[in-house]
Amino acid sequence: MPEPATREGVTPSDPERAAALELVHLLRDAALKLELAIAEFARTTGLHSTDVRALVSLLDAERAGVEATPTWLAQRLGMTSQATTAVIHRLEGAGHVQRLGSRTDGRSARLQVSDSAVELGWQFFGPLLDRMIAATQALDKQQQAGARAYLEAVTEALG
Amino acid sequence: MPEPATREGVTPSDPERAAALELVHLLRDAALKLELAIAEFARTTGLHSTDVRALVSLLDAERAGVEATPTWLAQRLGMTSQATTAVIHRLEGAGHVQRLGSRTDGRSARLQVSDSAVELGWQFFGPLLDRMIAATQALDKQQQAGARAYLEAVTEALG
DNA sequence: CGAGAATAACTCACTCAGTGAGGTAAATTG
DNA sequence: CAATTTACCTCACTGAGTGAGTTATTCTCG
Repeated sequence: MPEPATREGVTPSDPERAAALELVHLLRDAALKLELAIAEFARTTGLHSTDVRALVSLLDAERAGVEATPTWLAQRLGMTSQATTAVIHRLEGAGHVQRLGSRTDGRSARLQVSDSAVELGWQFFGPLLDRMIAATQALDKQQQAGARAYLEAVTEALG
Repeated sequence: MPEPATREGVTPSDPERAAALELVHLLRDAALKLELAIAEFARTTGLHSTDVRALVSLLDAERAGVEATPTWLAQRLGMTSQATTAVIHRLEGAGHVQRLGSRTDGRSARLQVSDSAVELGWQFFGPLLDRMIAATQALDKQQQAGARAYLEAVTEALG
């Protein structure tokens, strides 16, 4: 293996820091691959990447018991409310989400992912998820606990 | 904390699988936050998210000692070659990359990130990276090793 | 070697996702 | 109960990304 042509100054030779940096690179690589999987799902279903990311976020909200509103979704996606309105209309037109009026706030809306969208996502992401879960379960409990501690710490640092 | 309103059938009650699923969710959350950080960097620098992702990929290539060509970048970003050409032209115009002719293939080009772009990225991502590294170093060696094993296994499963 | 296929990168015309400006209706405030 | 804020929306526009097609270089193999 050839010595990588590293740029001066970027990687000070501190072995502990280098190990931590390597974990960051691994994390970024995993994030990139997740993003590519989403893009591929979008292509095969005729949706757009943003639409898929929105669906995923809506399912996250459902799982966490949070009421998903258009404004909440806009913040989560880092987009303007107008763009989010367009996303919701696209998803609504495709029958992937339903817009239910909020019972507590007449201005707001409650977004619910349809069963068909869940089914569709399951067909595509199911095998991928199974591979990820199998890879995880191949590790011992201690490794899994370490991974969990790392992900929690890093997510906190990213917040 | 209220009991989350989980959808039927999505989460079969297998504690080992549930633990693995939770790691997947943590990973996705971290990936989402990385993406938002990139989007914010893009906004503050007047670039676009794609441009930033391209820069990051080019730096990855440099670090790994891989020759970065437009085609390589297109595959890495999951985009067409035309869109990638546009990205490169934008970055070239902003002085963030240089296009050097490949010495082995007259058709191809070698992309190199300029020092100014590295400096710019360092200013923005430096503090974030420092927080991530500090969070990592707060863990003990065993946890870090577990995190590394997990990320490597999961990246493999995503490939 | 040299014709044909494959590959790397590009230009052009077009589409439509996302933004800025601005509007309506419901909730909150003093 | 007017004034303000909040939630969501429509409209007009910009420009990132795509499909079609081009040029130039490299590879393949009779």
